Amino acid sequence: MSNQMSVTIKDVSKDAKVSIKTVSRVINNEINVSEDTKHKVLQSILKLGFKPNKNAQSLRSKRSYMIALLYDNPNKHYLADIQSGILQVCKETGYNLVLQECDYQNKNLGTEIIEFIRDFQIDGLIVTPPLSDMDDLLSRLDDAKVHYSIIAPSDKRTSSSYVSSNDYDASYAMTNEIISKGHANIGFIKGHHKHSASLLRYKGFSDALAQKNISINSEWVKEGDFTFDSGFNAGLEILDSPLPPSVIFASNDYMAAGVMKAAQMKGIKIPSELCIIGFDDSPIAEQLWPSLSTIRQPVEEMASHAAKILLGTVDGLSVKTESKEFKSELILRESLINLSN
Amino acid sequence: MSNQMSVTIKDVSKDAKVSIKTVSRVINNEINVSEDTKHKVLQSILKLGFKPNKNAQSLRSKRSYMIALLYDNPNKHYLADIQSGILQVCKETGYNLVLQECDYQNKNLGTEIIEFIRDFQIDGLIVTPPLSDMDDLLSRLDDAKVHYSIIAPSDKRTSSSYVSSNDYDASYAMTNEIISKGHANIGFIKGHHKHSASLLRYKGFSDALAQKNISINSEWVKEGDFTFDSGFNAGLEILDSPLPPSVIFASNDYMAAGVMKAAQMKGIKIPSELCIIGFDDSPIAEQLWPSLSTIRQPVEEMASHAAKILLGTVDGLSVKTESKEFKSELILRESLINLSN
DNA sequence: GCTATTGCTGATATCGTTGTCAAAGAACAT
DNA sequence: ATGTTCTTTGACAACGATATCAGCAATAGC
Repeated sequence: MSNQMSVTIKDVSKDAKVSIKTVSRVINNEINVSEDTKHKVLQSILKLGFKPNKNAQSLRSKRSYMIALLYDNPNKHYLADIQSGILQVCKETGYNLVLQECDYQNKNLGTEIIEFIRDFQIDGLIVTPPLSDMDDLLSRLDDAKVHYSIIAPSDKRTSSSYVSSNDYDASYAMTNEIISKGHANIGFIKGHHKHSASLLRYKGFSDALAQKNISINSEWVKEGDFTFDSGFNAGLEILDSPLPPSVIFASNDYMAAGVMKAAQMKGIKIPSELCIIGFDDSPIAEQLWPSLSTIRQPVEEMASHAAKILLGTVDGLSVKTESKEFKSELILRESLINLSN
Repeated sequence: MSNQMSVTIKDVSKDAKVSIKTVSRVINNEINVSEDTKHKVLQSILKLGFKPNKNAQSLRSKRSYMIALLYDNPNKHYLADIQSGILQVCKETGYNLVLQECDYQNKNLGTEIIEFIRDFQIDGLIVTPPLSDMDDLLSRLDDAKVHYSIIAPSDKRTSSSYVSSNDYDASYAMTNEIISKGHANIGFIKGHHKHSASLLRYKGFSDALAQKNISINSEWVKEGDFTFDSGFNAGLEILDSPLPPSVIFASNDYMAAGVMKAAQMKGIKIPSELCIIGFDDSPIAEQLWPSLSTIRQPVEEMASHAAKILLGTVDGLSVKTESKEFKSELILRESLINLSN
């Protein structure tokens, strides 16, 4: 049982009648310790309730047992899911997560992050969109030999590990679903062009239309920035066009919610007069009425996986986890129905 | 300009031709350093780009320059606001924030948290609801002499510092606002009984009614747990009662959103047939149609303040920040109108 | 004038680990 | 028997900061 004063490796070594170095060996699972002494030491550790002092370990070994999450994303649910995915892995492995909010427009970002890492000896980074698309930042990190893993990068670079989702395929599939319900007049709200996902989602949409020889009306295509307000404004514009579409497909659920509000304010009935599609399956998708058809990505799992990749490379020992693409799932709810007329 | 290898206090002492202790004195702003040497040392620090190694500092001084956020709250927006409020202060003061997700039902919580603090030498905690209402946990922390500051505690304990909001007053004021619009049949959805805010919000409501001699119909009062679903279910039940109220006041916006969906599914028109009131001014309040009347709390500021309080007690030197109650603000939007009939 | 106090400074121990290196003994090859 | 290698172990330095304590001037007090 642990006492008030903390137990050190020295106490353990005394108790087990071995040198402190041997205790250290046992703690770090080094080879070349006989089963016998290992057992003795483990007994003493248990008996005394010894826990290695992280700061001393960090100081000597230049490792902090902390990883940082880099983000600059207005979508708080997304961020929360990312966080809890990472935290699960952290809990298992004894690492800790430090938050680092960034401004992707900050010209000094690379320098600041590298300084932050050096300052706190952060062992690795998890980089989320849109930072994951900033190639200059990533190459700065490479130069500084910083370990990191990327969530949803633009190009699936082989240099570093990443997790990604099949945005293109999902968007393509959803568009086909819309077409199969008889719709041909389809609007689209793109996301912020700084996010690589924006392009992929739009490309999936436009390719699906092209493949069915349905032309795109450019009046029905707007660019938002993934916020509710941008969706609302884009929705108003599209719905003000002389011949509005029967479906609007937004690149995320918040923008879709904005479209829904815009339509409702104009007295347009959903889904009979206008169908709305979102992306991400945020909680709001189910909370709206009518509920949003959307695309679910396993964000939390992706984040867990990213953390596993990172810790795999940081902890030289443990099993290396590979980069992986996660599959999305179409969620069909009330906001999409067959074309009525 | 800093080099590849990191600069230590030793390098500075050599460059400034003083002892390492003197450099340490300058870094820590200790008294009894002559202006002259102080200047010399600061010059060298600047010239060499010296930054103290946090781990070495932590090891020696038993401080980690990290604080942790304790939470167990399903409301991700709330959490995100709390986080960014704290992070602002952290950024200014050079501290870092570590996340610690808790399970308030975990019987071992106190022990685990104290171990975590000892392990990482965490300098202090910020405790959020509903953990801030667990007196046994807080007294465990007191016993272990852990620094912490509390957000929205149940009773305004004098023992430790806290920030709070005037939930009672806000709820009272909103109820009066409702009454002034001619309503007398008012339903209420309470929050989770583990949160002290739940009681305060309900009490503000019931006191306001009592003061105007309006009786409460117990069929119109339900308990939720601050989630959308619980609000949805409570809404269905209340609206199923033989004579439903003309207003439903929910203890947060998510439950209010649940009520709204329940009403819309039943074909009840909002606000003409049913007014809905929320609490918190979450983003969803404005995103719904009609938009929710609600109560805004300065959550981010409260969190900043809590961080300042904490760091004030941790850093013995800096100015002590006092406990404070923050004022809420009524936000009147489309979902509340004068009683029509 | 002589001691007491105060202000400033530095040598060295220290925090609790891991890293280096050498030594002792066992195992193996010649 | 002897040399070579491998396994296991420990003494001690090192990481980069802060803490202790002592020393030396300079000033104050009598």
